[in-house]
Amino acid sequence: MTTPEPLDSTQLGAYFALIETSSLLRHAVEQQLRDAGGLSYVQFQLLASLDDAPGRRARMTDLADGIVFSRSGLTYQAQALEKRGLVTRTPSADDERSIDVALTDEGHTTLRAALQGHVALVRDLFYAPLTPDETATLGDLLSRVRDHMRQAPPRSAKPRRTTRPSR
Amino acid sequence: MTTPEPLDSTQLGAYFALIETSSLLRHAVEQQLRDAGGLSYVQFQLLASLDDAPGRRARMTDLADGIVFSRSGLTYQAQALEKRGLVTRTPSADDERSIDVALTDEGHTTLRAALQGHVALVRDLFYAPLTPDETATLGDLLSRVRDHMRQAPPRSAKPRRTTRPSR
DNA sequence: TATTGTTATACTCTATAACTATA
DNA sequence: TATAGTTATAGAGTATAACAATA
Repeated sequence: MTTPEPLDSTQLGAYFALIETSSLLRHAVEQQLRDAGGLSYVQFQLLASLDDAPGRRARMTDLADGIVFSRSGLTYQAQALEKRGLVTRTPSADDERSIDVALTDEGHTTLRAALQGHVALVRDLFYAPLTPDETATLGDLLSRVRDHMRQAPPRSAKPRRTTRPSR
Repeated sequence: MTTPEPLDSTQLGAYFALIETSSLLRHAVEQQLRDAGGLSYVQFQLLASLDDAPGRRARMTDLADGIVFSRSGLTYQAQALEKRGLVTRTPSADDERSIDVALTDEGHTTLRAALQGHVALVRDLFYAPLTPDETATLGDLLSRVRDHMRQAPPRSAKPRRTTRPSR
């Protein structure tokens, strides 16, 4: 086993900047969400996904996609949201194995309230130091990396798909 | 309380791309580190910081900076690393309140081994879809955001500094 | 008094594997 | 047989507050 070709400093810089930027942002945002509506970031993402979905409802599996990495993790969060009345869960009409998750009015209200401070914070922390052009460039580059990772085959090729299929 | 000025779609796109990119990358990297050396990402970062530090040692507080958000969290991780013999902790000579954390040879070896697959993975997932120029641009933009966030005053101005001071 | 670090404690979240039920 | 989801369980990590010791 030989020494790996080292990354050059430009590459390393970009990697570390990504890690620290997202870590700082995530931490700040989680705190805000917790203070505002008692939501974890994952819960916030789930509510936001539902809000975007047609009819403000989605199957558990479709909801999981892109947010959570295990089935049981989704069940855990969905139950928590249901307990708080932010979401309802009903067996799906067409496929009786499935569960439809739907945003309640209270869920919608809670989301809107959380979004208030959320948007303000993201604006202050993330967009403030960038020009509109730069924001667009950054978004474009990150989107390409994201798309590449979405389709990247896990190196230690896991045979079966779990919660996180094609998309 | 009025509706916040909504973010436009370019801004939203950049934000979501950042969140999902970092989430996917982080998840993949954590799995690799776990498989390779039984390290969590935080532990990996701590070892890497020590490896960079002069004399491969640092005070607890300085080590925490940029990696961990609470004092007790650092103690927890440092103890875990010490238990595995990857790190030693000795009272500091000059300031007897401080603890010097030093990388052991085994810690260094473990880090190198983990770095092997780590670099390969980051290259495959993160750099592969970008040209060198684009990588540089991305790193530059993210660095600016990071620097801005480092000095950003918490909106709900916390009076006291905790683990995470100026830098 | 302020700072460094630890401890106790409680909590949140995640993942794995075994399981049920439907397709 | 494969898929959708749940449950039990166990483990890792985090944060807060109270604490001891040094500056």
